[in-house]
Amino acid sequence: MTADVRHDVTSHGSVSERIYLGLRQEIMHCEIAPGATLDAASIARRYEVSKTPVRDAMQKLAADGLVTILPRSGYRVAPITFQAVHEILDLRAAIGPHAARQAARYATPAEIALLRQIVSEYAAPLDIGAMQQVARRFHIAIARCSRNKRVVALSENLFDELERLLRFAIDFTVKTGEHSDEHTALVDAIEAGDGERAAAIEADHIGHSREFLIERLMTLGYLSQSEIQLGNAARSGSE
Amino acid sequence: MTADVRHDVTSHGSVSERIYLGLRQEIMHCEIAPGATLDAASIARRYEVSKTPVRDAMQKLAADGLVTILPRSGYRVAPITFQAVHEILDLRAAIGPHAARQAARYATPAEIALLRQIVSEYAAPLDIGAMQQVARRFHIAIARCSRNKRVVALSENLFDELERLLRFAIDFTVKTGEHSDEHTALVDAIEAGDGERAAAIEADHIGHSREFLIERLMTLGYLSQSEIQLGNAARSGSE
DNA sequence: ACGGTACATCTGATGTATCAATTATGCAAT
DNA sequence: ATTGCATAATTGATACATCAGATGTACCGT
Repeated sequence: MTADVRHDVTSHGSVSERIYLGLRQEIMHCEIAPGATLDAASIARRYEVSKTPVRDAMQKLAADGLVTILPRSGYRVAPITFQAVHEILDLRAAIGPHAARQAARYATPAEIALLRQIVSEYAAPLDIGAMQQVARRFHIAIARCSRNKRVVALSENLFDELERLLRFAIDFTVKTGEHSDEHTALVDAIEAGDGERAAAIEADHIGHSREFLIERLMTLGYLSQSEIQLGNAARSGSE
Repeated sequence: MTADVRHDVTSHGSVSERIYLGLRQEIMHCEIAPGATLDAASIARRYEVSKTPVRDAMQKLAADGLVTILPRSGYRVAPITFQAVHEILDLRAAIGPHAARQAARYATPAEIALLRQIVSEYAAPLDIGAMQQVARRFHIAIARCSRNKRVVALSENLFDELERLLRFAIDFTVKTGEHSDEHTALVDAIEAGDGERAAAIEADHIGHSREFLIERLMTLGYLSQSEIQLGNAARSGSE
């Protein structure tokens, strides 16, 4: 799910929290169109609250990179661009291997057992959404092994954003199973304490999925060269 | 300086912006003690504004990782812990080499000229603070060459945070000059388009400064094992 | 008559003042 | 000394006011 508790600090039952999670959900599921421009008043009406918690929520969403704040003008949900997909995949390519390397240093037997348990879930037949969730949990679990909370938070953020960005691109995209081997090899390397091998496997893995996704986006016509905006619908958040 | 325009969106002359920059400055310079707990009302009085823009500023500071929000209780400026230093250096170790690698792919002659120009500034005699600023500009310039805005923003953030965290640890710490060679070699590798060499040099470089800083922190007694809090003074932000 | 500029209007973000809800604190009683 | 309650202090939310920016209109120049 989108909102598995999220952030450390942000989980008290306040109004602004509710707005934040609600908007986040809508934006992530593209129920609010990418590139759409929002206004605080209509959202406040829609959620039956005042504008302040909406502003709070917008600040948090802006921190997550899901909306940009146009000063004195309005809020705009982040459009879907090839550039954004590229940047996120690029960052994952930087962080993933590093996390794997560190995981090889720090992972405890219990954590490795958890990793194996997650990998085993690939055995079951999965639809594309469920598989993404498993992959997400797997990589986040590795990030956790790196003993670096910032890496964990950053990874979660990247996964979330990527999920939204690819919402239009991944409809079927089955390609199950074959990851399972890579993942098993990765856990093996981590368990063996071989950081370089772990990093290499993860780098390969990310490289593969990067190529796959970009090719997929191209065949779907979402990008001929680069810098193509996907969503521009102007549904201003009324109902 | 701390506030070289900063962020993209955040540079209109609003009140909340003023508060944000002001508090940011104070926190970065440790004029507000790490670990101190703030209250919105006194800050609002101090800046002669109402509480709402203060809240806004706090949200942004929280997004920057400089303060944590204790729900219904208050705001706390991030304490200085060895863990934080470790995590930031670790993240830099992941991102720096990657940025260097990508810079080798994308850097234009103009950008390379800029890099050389920055390196040349090391020739002049510098105090420790000025040298840090030069180093910062150098690494940010490389990040820019990676064509990844997120990498740039993240790098800026890490440098800012690290600067604050090390404020107590770096008083004299001259060690000028010798970096210059490493940096020249790095630019050479980038210009030659040799991404792997560039990444390796940057990795080494970060590794060195990491060892240096950690050793320094230990000799200064700031960490015997780990998880040592530096600042705990309870100066609640009165005037 | 058409295009452009200046002005007025209008929308919506930003800021202030007040209120409510919640948490922290201190005192007392066991 | 510890637990419980009552009080005080502070965040979080609401309603209202203000101000800046965008849009539309009218007027002027060509």
